[in-house]
Amino acid sequence: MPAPLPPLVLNEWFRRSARDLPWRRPGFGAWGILVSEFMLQQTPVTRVIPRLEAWLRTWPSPAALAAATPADAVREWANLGYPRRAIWLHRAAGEIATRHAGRVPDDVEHLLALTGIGDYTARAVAVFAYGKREPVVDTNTRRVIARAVQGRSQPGPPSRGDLAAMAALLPEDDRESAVFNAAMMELGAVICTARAPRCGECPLLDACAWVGAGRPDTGDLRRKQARYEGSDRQARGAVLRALRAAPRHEARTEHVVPDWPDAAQRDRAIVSLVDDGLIEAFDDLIRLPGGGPQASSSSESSESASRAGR
DNA sequence: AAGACGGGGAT
DNA sequence: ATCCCAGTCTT
Repeated sequence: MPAPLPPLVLNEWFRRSARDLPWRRPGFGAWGILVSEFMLQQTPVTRVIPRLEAWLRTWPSPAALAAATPADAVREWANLGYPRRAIWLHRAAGEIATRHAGRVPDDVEHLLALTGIGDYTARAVAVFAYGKREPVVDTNTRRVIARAVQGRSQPGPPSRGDLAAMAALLPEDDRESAVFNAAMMELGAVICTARAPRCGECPLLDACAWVGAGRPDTGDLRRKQARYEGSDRQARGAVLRALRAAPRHEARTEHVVPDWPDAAQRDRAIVSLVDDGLIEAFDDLIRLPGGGPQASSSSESSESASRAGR
């Protein structure tokens, strides 16, 4: 029976040793934080920082991004991965401009209603940009709770219960609860890491249920990621990479990644990219969306038929 | 509840 | 070769 988790000990550690990250600078702003959270969805911090700073120089406000074309957004997204996020962020900027007068909303409900924003990002913005008292749960938080509280070596698959588990740990004070959210993520990122946790440097060592139990291997219930090599995802990535590099960001369909080993797979990738709004196609030409004259002819195939709020 | 969806760095 | 990364959306 371990001691209960001491949030203020963790907060003290965070205030002493947190990394200096751009979105933690005072006055970074809700828009900068929102953009950073989009980019940080499944992309490591070190890869995000340079792209974030370039993005915010180009589009310092939601209205600025909303006025750009989707092609501009996809191009600036560069190689961050999951490029649908660039389209979603562009859409969210338009929604903020029209529905919220250009101000990033400060409550979870309105944030959740924006395209591309889920449980994590909505609460991260509410907490880190506006100081709300809400549980923020990401992969780091889930791992720290699994170990320090539940005594497991790895977290189970994500579930709604994660939110309640984090809510139960939050300090009452708004300010401390916001710091605690950031501190749990920081601890998971730099000390309580997935592969080789540095328990010797952990401020929660004395309270950790997993350490108290002798660091047992409790198994890994998470689902395994599909193979990337040879996948449709790789084909999509190759097509998009080629278009980002092409003159006027367009190309003849049969000349895009001409050496791709599976032509049918490449064509499938093109169809799905059109469906996602990441490219547009007419005749035998494909290009980044909204990047030139006479936009769209067959772009809206099966999308928008099923997209509703939760 | 399970799959799709990038791409690069670490082990 | 596999794992991991401040997730979200669709079925």
